[in-house]
Formats: sequence, C-alpha cells, structure tokens
Amino acid sequence: MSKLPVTIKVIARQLKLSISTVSRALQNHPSIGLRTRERVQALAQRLQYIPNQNALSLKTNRRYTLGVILPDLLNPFFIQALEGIEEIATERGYLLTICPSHEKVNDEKRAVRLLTHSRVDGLLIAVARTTTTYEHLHELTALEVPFVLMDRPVTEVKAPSVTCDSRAGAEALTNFLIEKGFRRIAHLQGPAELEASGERREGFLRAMNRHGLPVEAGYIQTTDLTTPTTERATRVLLALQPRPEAIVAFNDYTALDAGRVARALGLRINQDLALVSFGNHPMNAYLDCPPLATIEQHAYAMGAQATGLLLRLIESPAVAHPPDHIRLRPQLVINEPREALMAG
Amino acid sequence: MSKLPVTIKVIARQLKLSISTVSRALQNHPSIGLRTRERVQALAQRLQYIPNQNALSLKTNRRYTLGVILPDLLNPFFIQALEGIEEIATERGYLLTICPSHEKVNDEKRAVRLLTHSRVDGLLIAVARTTTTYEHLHELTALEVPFVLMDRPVTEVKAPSVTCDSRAGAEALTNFLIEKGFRRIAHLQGPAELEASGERREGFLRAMNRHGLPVEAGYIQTTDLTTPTTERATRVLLALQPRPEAIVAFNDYTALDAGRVARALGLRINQDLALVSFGNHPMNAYLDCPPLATIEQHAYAMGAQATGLLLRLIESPAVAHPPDHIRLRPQLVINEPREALMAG
DNA sequence: CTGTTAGCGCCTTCAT
DNA sequence: ATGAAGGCGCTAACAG
Repeated sequence: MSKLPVTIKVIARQLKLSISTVSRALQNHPSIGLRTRERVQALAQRLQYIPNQNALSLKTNRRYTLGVILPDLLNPFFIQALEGIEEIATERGYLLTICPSHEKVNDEKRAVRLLTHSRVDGLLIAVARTTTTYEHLHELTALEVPFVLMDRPVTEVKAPSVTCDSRAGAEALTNFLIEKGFRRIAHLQGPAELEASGERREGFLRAMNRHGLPVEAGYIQTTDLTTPTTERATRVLLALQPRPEAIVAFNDYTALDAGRVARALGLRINQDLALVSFGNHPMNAYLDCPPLATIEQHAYAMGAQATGLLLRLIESPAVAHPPDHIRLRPQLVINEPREALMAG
Repeated sequence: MSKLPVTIKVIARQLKLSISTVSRALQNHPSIGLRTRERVQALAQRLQYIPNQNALSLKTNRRYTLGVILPDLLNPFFIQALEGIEEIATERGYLLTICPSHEKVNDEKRAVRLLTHSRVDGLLIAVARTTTTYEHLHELTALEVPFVLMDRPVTEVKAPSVTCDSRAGAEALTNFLIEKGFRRIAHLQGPAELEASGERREGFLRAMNRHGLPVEAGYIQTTDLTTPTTERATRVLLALQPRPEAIVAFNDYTALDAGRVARALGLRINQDLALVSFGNHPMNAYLDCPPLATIEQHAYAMGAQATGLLLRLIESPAVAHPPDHIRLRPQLVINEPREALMAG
C-alpha cells in the first residue's frame, strides 16, 4: 500500500543510467555531463528524492546529531542552555536528540545508553542531582564518545566542562548586601548532594570573613529546594535572636518562598528583611517584589560554549585536547524596584 | 589513533566464527549452541559491543526517533507539551529530535526538511505563529511521513491533530466573571494571525450574548503579545467611559502586563478591575496577584495524546486512519488569593 | 564522461 | 548448529 521509497537506484533505472552516475550527478561531480546532470536532478526533484541519511551514516559514521541530557526541562535555566546549544548546533548543521533525566540517575544512565546506541556524534550532559556514581560517564570515555559536561561540575570525571563559578556568585551577592549596609546576613543553602551548595556557602562565608563579619549560630540553614522545606528553614532563621537582616538564598524560588514566609510573619521585604538569590529567573520581571539582587549564570552562553567545545572534539579528534574547563563569570543583576515602572 | 569500532565482524574473527553465527548468537537465536552463544555474548560484553543503529535502520527503515517542532521553548506551555511527548515516547522506546522554530516559518520549513532527511519515523508539529502557507506540511503528506499537529489548528492541512478548545475556554472565563457579578467586561485579544485569537474572542462574545450583556464600543482591544503593545491597549481600555470592570486577557502574561498598568493608574486589582486569562502559567503560583482565574489547556496531555496518535500511525500504517482530531476540554482554574497562604 | 565493483554493519534466506 | 551469499542505499576507487 505504502509508496516505495525513491532511491538513486529508482532514478537510475528510469533514466537508464548506472547508480553511480546518478550519485555523482546529484553531488554535482565535475565529471558528469551537464546534460545528464540536469536530467538526473530534474527527475530527482520531480520524484522528491531524499537521500537516505541512514545509508550515509553507515558509511561515514556521522549522524550530524548531538545528544543532550538535561535534568529538568521545567527549569528555565536548562531551557536557556538548550537554546544556546540549539543556536550553535543549528548553525553547524547538527540536530539535537534530547533526553530529560528528571534529576534521576537511572534515567540519566538509560539516556546515555540509548544515545550511545543511536550513534549520536557526541553528548552534552548536565548530570542529575542524584548522580553520585559515574560508570556511565567513564564508559563514554572508554568508548571514545566525545562529551562535554555542563553546569554541574564533576571533578571525578575527566571530560571538558563548562560551568559557572558559583562561589564567585555567592561572594558577589554577599558583598552586595554588605555594601548596602547589611550586617546580620544568613544563608539558605541547597542540599549537600549538589556541589553548587557547598560552593555557594563557601562564597558566602568568604565574603563575610573578608569583611570581618561574624556568621551567627544557626545563620546557615539547609533546604532540599522544595517549598515546604524552604518555608520551614526560613521560619527557623527568622526565629533566631538576633534576627537576620538579610538572606542569601540558594535560588530565586527559595528566595520567593522565604519572602512569603517573612511577610506572613509581618516583616516588610527589603526593609525588615532583604533577599538575594541565584538564577535571574525570567519570572522576576513579573514579580512585584523580586529578590533585591540575583546572579545571572549565563545558561545560554554555557550551552553555546559547551556545544562549540563538543563540535571541536567531534570534528577534529586528531588534536589532543587537554580537557578544557571553561568557567563562566557569574553576573550580579540588581532588580529595580517595581515602583519605577508604576510611574510610567 | 582512534580505536576501531567493535562490530560483529570483529567478534567473529576473534572467535573464529562466521559473522552470521555471531549475529544469531547475539539475538539468542534458538539454532545456536548454548556454548557458542555464551562465548559470543561474553566477548561482546567484554569488548563493549554496541550494535550499529545506522546499519539496522538501513535495513528496517526505522530510527525509533520522533521529530518535534515547537515554536518557542521559553514558553512553558510547549515545554509541558514536550514533557508529555517525552513520557510516551520514552515508554515506547523512542527518542526525540527537537527543533525550535522560534515562531518563524522559515525555521519551521528548515526543520521539516532536516527531520525528513534524517529519516525520523514521524513528526509532531506545533506550527509557528507566522505560518500561513503550508507546502512543507503538504509535502509531508505527499511523502507519506506520518505527522500530528498540536495546539494550533490548521484547518487547511489534512492531518491528525490534538488541540484545546480555546472557544470553550474563553466562554468559561467570561461566564466565571459574569457569575461573580461583573457586567462591563472587556477583552484583550491576541493577534489576528493566531487562530486562537479569533476563537477566544468568539467564546468571549458568545458568553456575553448568552447572558444578554452588551459589549461596549472599544471593549475589544488587540495586542501582539509584546509588553509595550499590551500596555498601550490596556491604557486604551481603561480610559474608556464607562470603564471596564473586568478584562478577559489573551494569556497570563497579557493579564500581568495589564494589571501593572492598572495599578499604575491607581486601580486596585480584583476590586476595581478583575483580570482573567489563559495559560495557567506556573509562575502564577509565585505571584502575589495572579489572574483571578485562568485556563489550563492541558499541554502535557496534549503532547502525550499527540504522541500516542503518531505512534499508532507509525506502527500500524496498514490501518486506514480517519484523520483524528482530538479536542481537549480546557479547564477553569481559580487562583486562590495569596492571603490564604499568608495566614499559614 | 560513464559503468563496474566493493564495502559500510547487520540480518536473513538458503545451503550444508 | 554453522557458513556463505545477497541486499538495505549510498559513495568511492578503479576501469574503461
């Protein structure tokens, strides 16, 4: 019932030419007569000939496709990264096969396996939060499948990476608060399994130390990034004596959750309690009371650079690449209070 | 320099077996001796043999990959759809190749071409806002490439589709306002090129008519969905005499932009002016003043159902499929005022 | 200028 | 129970 596929063989038969002549004609090979070439191309056009990528790939071992493993598509950070990836990949003629890992190691391992089997030319991976064993990545190394790690650094794995310096970001946020005159600054840190949690805490502590400011007992609370936990942690912070004047939150969501709790307790945000955070979440633009400052981590640039790196690995495997580690400089973004806009 | 790939040929040579024996052994073909099978599988394991999907695809004409063309990845609606797609695709063993069209016809056409060439098994497409010619889709039909349209209905193209009944949604929103006691209700409609714009306006008008309510002159304003235009349109609406008591906005962003303008003019949201909208945007959960009500369009379900449909087309092409058109029932979501949470 | 041949990796008759 | 041969669609020497 289904139409038989149009191949160069079909074209050759119809034109009473050999298969190779047709092949060359389609590639504008110089040795083919103009006359013949035109006949071939005309028929190919008419028959809507489409070269079979599977056959080409079989020969060249190239799919012109990159595999992308991302932990969470609902997180705009990774979507922005994806956009950066897409920009470069498209520009270079590559397609993207995307696998969400849902922050689960198992899904991540499955994705690595599937993508390897499907013979993508290389992989871009932001490891899941729960990934603590790395055989699947070591296996990629063993198989010599090029891959680049993004966002979440994995010191244990020898592979190029593009990450953002969380420590510097946290330090910048804290400095910002200190310069604004805040002294009793607390930190809502992320879960231990995220390397970023430790880095941000370090940045926070460093800024405090450098300014000779003490971190009061209990001023560092932990959240697993779910709303209830963040709310609980915030209540703990705000019940401390003396009460913190400002909080460096793990990310924008954390800051919002904390802000809600604070207001429920009757505190005025940015007066009684200042909040700063990580992420520069697009939704901030729509909030009446976004975090006072937030850190832009350049997800887009991260994706783009990782893709550039990967394509270099793929397209010139001859060169011995010292495992590149690109470290992006985070950027402090100060959110203008909404009042400015109200005036307009 | 690069390791030569492990193929069944390599295994055969090492084991002094024929290629076909190895092939069969790996597939647990019954006619292979247990002893041989074990030796083959053991070596394959040790050598990290990975079957070459390109070779398989060449024979079977199956990539176990679906192409997905989405207009805008930064729009959570499409990401939710993507999650639905991914759920079903993964469950059925398919990978996804994703191409953003950035709401541009040209990117969309390019994507269709690339995906067709790469021989994906089928396509899921939400057409770009600017798509008004459909040769690229008709071509898919001609090539007998299975595809399913999502979200944005294209009456001109004969293909299965999964969409959400925008008209019913707008009607529900308007009814909600009327039941709340609002009478002077305005509408901020979307751009003409979106079929959804017309549908939502119709739903709005129908609800008004059914309740015998007039739509005052100028009570329908248009926005291209950018913030400045929405702000301008809102100013126009709010300058009208009599001033609208409520606005049915095209989507949540529109409602937020409108709300900001209203407050800048000194109006109290949900008292002097009620706002309802489309989208059930996740950010609503973090807003102090989300739209009073919004329409959930079941992006996730849409993606999942479209994928189910597509896989049916792919896996049983024999059956003559009457072009299915699944129409999802939109759902009215009433946003609780934030005060409730403040109490907690 | 064009045709013949071989081969990419794998599966699948058909022989043995 | 195993091997040999052909073919999926295409390209690229190698012949003429």
